[in-house]
Amino acid sequence: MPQEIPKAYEPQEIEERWAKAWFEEQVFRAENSRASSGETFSIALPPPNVTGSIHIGHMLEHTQIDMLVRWHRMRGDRTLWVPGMDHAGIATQFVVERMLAKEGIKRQDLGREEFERRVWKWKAESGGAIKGQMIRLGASCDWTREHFTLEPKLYRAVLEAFLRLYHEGLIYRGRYMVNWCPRCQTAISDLEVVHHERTGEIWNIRYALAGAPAGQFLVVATTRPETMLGDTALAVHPEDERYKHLIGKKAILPLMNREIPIVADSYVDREFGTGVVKITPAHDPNDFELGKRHNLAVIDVMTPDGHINEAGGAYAGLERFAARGRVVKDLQELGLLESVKEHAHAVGTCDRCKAIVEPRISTQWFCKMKPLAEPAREAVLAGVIEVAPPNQRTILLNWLDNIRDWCISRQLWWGHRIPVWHCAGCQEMIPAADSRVEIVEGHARAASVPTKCPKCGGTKLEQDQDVLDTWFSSALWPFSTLGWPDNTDDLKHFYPTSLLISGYDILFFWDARMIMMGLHLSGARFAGNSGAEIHAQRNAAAPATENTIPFRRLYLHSLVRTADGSKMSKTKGTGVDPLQLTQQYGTDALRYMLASMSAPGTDIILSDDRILGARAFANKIWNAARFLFVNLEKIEAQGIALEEIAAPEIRARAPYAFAGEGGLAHRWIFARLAGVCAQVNDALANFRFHEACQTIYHFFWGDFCDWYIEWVKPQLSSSDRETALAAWRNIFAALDAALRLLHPVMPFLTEELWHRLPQASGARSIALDAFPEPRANWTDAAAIEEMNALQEIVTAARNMRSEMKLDPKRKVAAEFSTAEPAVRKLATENRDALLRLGALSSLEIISGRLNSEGGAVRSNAQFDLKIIFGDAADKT
RNA sequence: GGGCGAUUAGCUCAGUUGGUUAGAGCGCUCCCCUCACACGGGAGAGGUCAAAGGUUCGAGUCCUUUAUCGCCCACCA
Repeated sequence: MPQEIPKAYEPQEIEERWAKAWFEEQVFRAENSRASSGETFSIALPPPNVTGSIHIGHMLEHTQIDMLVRWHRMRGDRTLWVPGMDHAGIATQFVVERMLAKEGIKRQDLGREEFERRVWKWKAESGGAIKGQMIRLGASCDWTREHFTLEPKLYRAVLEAFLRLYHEGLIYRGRYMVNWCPRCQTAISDLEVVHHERTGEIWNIRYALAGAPAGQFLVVATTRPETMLGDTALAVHPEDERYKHLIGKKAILPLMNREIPIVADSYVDREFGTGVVKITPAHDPNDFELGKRHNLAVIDVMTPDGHINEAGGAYAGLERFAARGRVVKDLQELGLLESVKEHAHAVGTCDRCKAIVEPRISTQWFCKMKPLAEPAREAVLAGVIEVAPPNQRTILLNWLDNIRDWCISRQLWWGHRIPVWHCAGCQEMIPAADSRVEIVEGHARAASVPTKCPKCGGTKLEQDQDVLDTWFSSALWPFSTLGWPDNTDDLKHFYPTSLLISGYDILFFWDARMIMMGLHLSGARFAGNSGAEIHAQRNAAAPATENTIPFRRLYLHSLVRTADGSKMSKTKGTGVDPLQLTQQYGTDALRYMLASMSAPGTDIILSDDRILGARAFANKIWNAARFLFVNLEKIEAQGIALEEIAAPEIRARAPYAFAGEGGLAHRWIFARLAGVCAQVNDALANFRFHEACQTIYHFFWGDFCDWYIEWVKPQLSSSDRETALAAWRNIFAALDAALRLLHPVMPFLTEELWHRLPQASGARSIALDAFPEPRANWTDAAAIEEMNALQEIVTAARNMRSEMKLDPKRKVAAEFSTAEPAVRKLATENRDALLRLGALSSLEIISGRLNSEGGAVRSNAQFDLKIIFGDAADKT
C-alpha cells in the first residue's frame, strides 16, 4: 500500500475523481448534511451569466462561499447552497446577435419567436459550461436544486412580483428621459451607464435674437452640437443682470430657423460659459426637467439607432456623429461658430457594448424606488442585515439615500416579457390576471392573458413588447429559487438565507435590489395565489422584520485585478483562466492561494509566487500523510493493525497519555490544535479567510510537520508497544483533525487522504464529517509553555552550530545550565529529543554559569547553552 | 464636484478595538539531496511602517495637513 502513494502530490486524477463522485452521489444535497447542530445555513449562489465561463473572479467568490458552506456543513448545520444561472438579457442577446451577424442575419429577419428559439438553442448548447466548471472546481452546491432565471417557476415569481408592484402603484409606465444605447437599441438603467472622463470639444454657437439687428447674438456653449436641432429654448439665470432684459424674448435657432423663447431658470450657472444655455428637452435630463417647468416643446430628433430623424430637417438620416460634423461645418460657414475649445467631461457609455449612450426621451416602465429603499435602509441601519466590510455598508446607505427610480423595461426579446396588454382601442393597460405561467415549446410565458378591455370592451389587445431588466429577476433570486410565491418547505426552512457573498461591483445592481425586493415581497404573509385580495393585503406596508430580509449577512468580496491594478478583462486578454491554473497547480492550491489573499476590503493582485507557495503547501500536506502511511509497515511488523491506531472511535479519544516521559509533544500538538480551531472558527465567522488560511498553514507546516512529526519519530518505531501505540494513535488523530480543519479550503486533497484513514462504515465524505472540535483535555497551557522553552533550546543549538559553521554531519557535545528548576527538569526529561533535533552528541546539565572555554555560549533569560567545538570545528 | 481606499522588508501582501525586540510567502545569503517531502530541511540578512505636525505614559494602529496612486458616485451646458 505505501508504494502506491506517489512522492509528489498529483492533483489532476484525484480532483476529477472526487468532483465526479461528489456530484453523482449528491453528497451536497441539503438533506445529506448531518444537521446535528440544530442550526440552518443557507446561501444562494450569485448566478453567473449563461453566456460565460468561469473566470478567476468567480473562482474567488466560489472559494469563499464554498469555504463557509463546507465549514457550516461540517459544524453540523443543515446546509444548503443553491446554484443556478442568470439569463443575462442584454449580454446573451448580444452574443447570439453577433453569431447571427456572421451568417448575415439580423434578429428582425427572424422575428421574435424564431429569435427566442435560437437563443434557447444556444443556451442549451453552451449554457452548461459553467456548471461543469463549478463541479470540477469543487463548489459544494446542491445541484438537485439548480435554477435558471427564465425557467417556469422563476418566470412565475417574476410575474408575481411585477403584478404586485404594479397594483401597488410602484411600477408605472411613462415618457421620461432615459439612457438610450443606440447600439443595443434599448433603454438601460442609470447603473448600466459607465462614465469615462474624456477630452472632447466644446463649441460656442451664436444664436441670433429675434427682431434684433443683424449681428446681435447670444453665445451658447454645447458639447453635443447635433442636439441643437431639437432645441426649444434658451435659458438664463433670472438674476443675471447681463440677460435680464432678454427674458421672455425670442431667439432664432440657427440651421432650423425656428423661434425659441428665452426663459429664466435658477438652474443656469451664471459662472459657467456665457451664462446662456441651450435647452433640448428631448435629449438632456436637465433640459427635460427645465422644459417641464416652462412648458417647453419636446422635440426628439433621433432615431433608436442613433441617426437624426425627420425632426432634424436637412440633417435627417445622418448618423449622430456625422450630423455633429455637419452641424459644426454649417455653423462655421454661416459665421455662427464663435469658437471651439478643448473640454474635459464625462461621457456615458453602455456598460455592455461601450457605445456612447444617448440621453433620450422615451416611453418606458419604471419602478418607484424611494418607498422600497426606506425599509432597506432601516434594515441595514438597525443591523437586521449585517453588511461587511463596514465601508461597503456606508456606501450602500449613501446609495439608498440618494436612490432614483429604476427603468426596468428593455427593448429586447430575451427576457421576461412584461405581463401587461395594451388596448388598441382606448390605450388602456390591462395586466395579466395573475402570475400563472403556461409552457409553450418548453418555455414559460404569462398564462392569464386578458381577452377584453375592461374600459372600452375592445378585444384587440396586444402584449407590451418590452422585457424586464435582467436584474429584476435577479432581485428575487434568494426567495424565488426557494419556491416563492408558494410557501414551500424550502422557503420555510431556508429563508431568509444566512448570507450573501458578492463582489462589491454589483452592490447596487443586485445586492441592494434584493434587499429592497426581499423586504417588500417576501416574508410570512404571502398566501400562495396571487390576485386582488393578495394585492390588497400587501398594501399594508410590511415592516422591516427579520422574516422578510433576503439574507442576514452580506459580505462584499474583493475583485481580482491584473498586475497593473486594472480590472481583468476577457476582451483585453488580461483575464486569467482558472481552469488552466487548476491544470497547472491543482484546484486546492488555487483555492488556497485565493483564500489566503482574501483580506477584507482590499483587491487582489495575482502573483505566480503565491500560487507556487500554495502548491508547495498541498505537497507538504500530502507528504506528511505519506510519511505516516509509509511508516505503517514498521508497526504492522509489530503486529499492530491500522484499525487499532486509526479507527474513528480511536481517533476520537485522543490524546493518549504516555506512562512515562515523552508525552509532552503530544499534549502540545493537541493544545495547539485547540487554539487553532478556535482561531479558525473566529476567522471564518468574520470573513477573515486569509487569517484562517495563515493559521492553518502555520499550524500544519510549522507545528505539525517541523516539530511534532520530527519530535515523535522515534516513538513511532519504538519497540515498546505501549509507547508506539500511544504515539501512533495521537499522530493519526492529529492528522485527521488537521485534514478536517483544512477541508473547507482544500477539499480534494483532504478528501483523498481522509479516505485512506479507516472510516466508519457508510461514511461517504470528509465533507459530511465534523469540523474539529477540541475536547476539554486538549487545552494545555503548560504544554505550550514547556514546548516553547524546549524549542528555544533546540533553536539556540542549531543557531550556534550554523554560526560556527560546524560540520553538519557531526554531532557535538553541549552543556546546559539554568536557574529555574522547572526548565532543568524539562531539559532532563526531554534530553533525547534535544540531542536529536539539536544534533548534539551529549547534553550535560550543569549548575552555575557556563564559560566559553573550548566552545561558545549562548544565553537567554532562562538558560545558558554551551556548544563544545571538538573536532567538528575543523571544517572552518 | 462629492465619497471611499491605498502608500509597511527586493517583490506580493498581513498587522480587528493604540501597548513588550513590526509578521508571512516568494526572492536573496550560507549550509544540507539525513531513511515523508529539494514543491524539502536548518540558519541568516533585510523595514527611519509615504512626508510633516499633533493627541497620548506609549502610534504602523487615533487626529490634521501634504504628496503619489487607485476605485466608486455625480445632470454643470
